[in-house]
Amino acid sequence: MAATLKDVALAAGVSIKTVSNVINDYQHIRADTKQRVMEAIDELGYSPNLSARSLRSGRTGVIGLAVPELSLSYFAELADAVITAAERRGLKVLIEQTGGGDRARELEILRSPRLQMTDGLLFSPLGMSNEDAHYLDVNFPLVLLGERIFGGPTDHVTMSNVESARAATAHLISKGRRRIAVVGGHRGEVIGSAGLRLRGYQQALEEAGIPFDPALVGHTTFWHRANGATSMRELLESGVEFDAMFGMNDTLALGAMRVLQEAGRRIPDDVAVIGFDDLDEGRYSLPTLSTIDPGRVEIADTAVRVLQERISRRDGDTPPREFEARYQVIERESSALPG
Amino acid sequence: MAATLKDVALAAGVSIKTVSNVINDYQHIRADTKQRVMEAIDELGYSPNLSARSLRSGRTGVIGLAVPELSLSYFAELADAVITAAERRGLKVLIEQTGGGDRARELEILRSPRLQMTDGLLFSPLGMSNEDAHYLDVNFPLVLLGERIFGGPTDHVTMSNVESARAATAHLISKGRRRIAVVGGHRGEVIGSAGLRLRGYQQALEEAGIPFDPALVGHTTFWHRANGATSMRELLESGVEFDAMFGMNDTLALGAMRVLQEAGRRIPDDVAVIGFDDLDEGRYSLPTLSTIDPGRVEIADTAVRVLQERISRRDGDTPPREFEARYQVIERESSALPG
DNA sequence: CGGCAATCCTACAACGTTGTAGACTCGCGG
DNA sequence: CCGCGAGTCTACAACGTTGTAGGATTGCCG
Repeated sequence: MAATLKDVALAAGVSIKTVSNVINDYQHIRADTKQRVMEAIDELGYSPNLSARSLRSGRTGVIGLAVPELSLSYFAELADAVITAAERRGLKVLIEQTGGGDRARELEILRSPRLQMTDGLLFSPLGMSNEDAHYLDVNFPLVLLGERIFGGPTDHVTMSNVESARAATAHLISKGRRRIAVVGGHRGEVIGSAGLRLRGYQQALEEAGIPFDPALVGHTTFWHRANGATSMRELLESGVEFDAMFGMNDTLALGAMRVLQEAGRRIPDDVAVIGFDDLDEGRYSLPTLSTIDPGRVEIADTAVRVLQERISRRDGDTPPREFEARYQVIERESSALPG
Repeated sequence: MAATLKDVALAAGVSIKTVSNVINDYQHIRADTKQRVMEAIDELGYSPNLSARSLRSGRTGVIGLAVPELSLSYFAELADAVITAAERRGLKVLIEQTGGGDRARELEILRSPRLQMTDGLLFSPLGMSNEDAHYLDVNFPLVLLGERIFGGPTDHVTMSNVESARAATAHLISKGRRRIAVVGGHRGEVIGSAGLRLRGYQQALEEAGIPFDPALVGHTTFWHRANGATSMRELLESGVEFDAMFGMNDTLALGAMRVLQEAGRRIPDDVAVIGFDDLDEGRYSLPTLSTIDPGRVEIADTAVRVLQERISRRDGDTPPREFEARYQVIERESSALPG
């Protein structure tokens, strides 16, 4: 079986505590004993039992990341960034999938005892709404991601949804467009990605003195490619005129672009398009997709940092903080027109 | 902080072992004591400390999954399937990223302190090659995924690379195509996804009596969208003629399609295209992408099942087994021609 | 009614680690 | 020469759980 401190201690002729001290870089150890211990460790191929260590210390060195589905590119890229950020800080990441917006499963995650293998949780809900905020008041370190809940009882790392959506819309306006369709609206939503981004869209219109036309907003339940396609088909059938489109995320935009092209609309000539998320995919679509980089890497870094602070300080009393990542408009072919 | 067995035992007026027995569904417990214990558990909000449990039992209930990067859609979808399969079996998944084909990092994962808190590892290398097979001979349960190493010392779950690539090529041939370009070749590779799929391609040509023309094979180091684009650009510049293209994966195929369209080639009319992987993305590209479904879900299910068997049986002696998932040709618009 | 098995429960000892308290050496100043 | 602090090491007791062995209590059979 695997060697333990005891075995190493025996081999090196010291107490187990001394071995433990060597491993934990305790200051006052004679150079020669230290070396003897190191040799014994190498020889036996010892490595510490992390279950025992975390039983003793109360820490596992693992954080949980709960996202809807890794098949959704945005969450896959987020998970990538989180794992990378965590690794830099010596943490491992255990990933849970809550399903695409399944509120019940999301609540279950918050209750589940299984999370005990982790020191804290990065939680990105999709089905919960602001009324569920009190469920976030749990007794373990929790950092909230995403735009479903604001003003909750925990730290929160989010995008600048309103501002960046306004910038995206303003970008289309700066290209001379005035009839800007939207794909991905959620009826009646005020916060949540859809609500916030629609607000940004409206703000940009207002600033440009363009009246808001509800007929230009396509609604979808989910934000998959298929929904973007369907929504665009509906817009086209409705006969409403438009010379630009803002996709609430890249996946929607790509699905919608596909339908536009089938319908014979040229992009960007007939319809200028911008998405949201800066997925790798948009870099190689035809045409390449203009988009908003929502600062995914910054979000992941901040979230992991803040969670780690909460874990190590154990300060349940510091009031919850809110962080907004910096965004960036990325112009590609789908909106490249003489400004 | 959190309640322990001791607290519950005190509250219920029984010994801690009895509480433990209730939790573990031990047979011989009087109904009324059981109920008293349950009530105490509910009241105190007790949930078992998993570190202690796994120190005692030697199991953590967590498996590791090491993949190159989650940003690569294939691995994101694989991770999704693995997490889903693991959950069905009561296991959690800790994900480790090795970087896109970084052999040194892959080897390090195998050496790393028992991969921290996991009972076993699903390992999908990209940089290691068959000569590294002996590194897989580790003292923890390990199941190998992917096509980099065959005949190694561990269980191995893989795609039917040769057969399915042959089927993909045969599909193009059945559409009347005879000059079939390939994107994604690795020079000199015999096994590995590129080597195997190229072999399948050649077999299909041979069966159809079409001579193999090396000029039709585009080489790339990586399999990202950009590589597909670059490779296709090179093929076009080389002036070689072709009426079909087999992308060694969907990402390559999509990148290459993009370049073909820019160059004015119609798909599928001028060039019929098929990819490999059945990524969600290909369902919404323009045109939609024909592809091979390599049986990703089956691979994940099998891998998790086999790993769990190795973990629970602890039978280091059963000889390593090899599993091949069933594939399927999926015809979409990019190769839809009168057969 | 004695005895024996089945049932129900408990005390104790691990699992491998680290914090605490303290023992034993030095070297040095008083 | 003693005392003292710094340096080096050790013994012991936890962390929360479960396996083992065995002590009570019951039911049932002869």
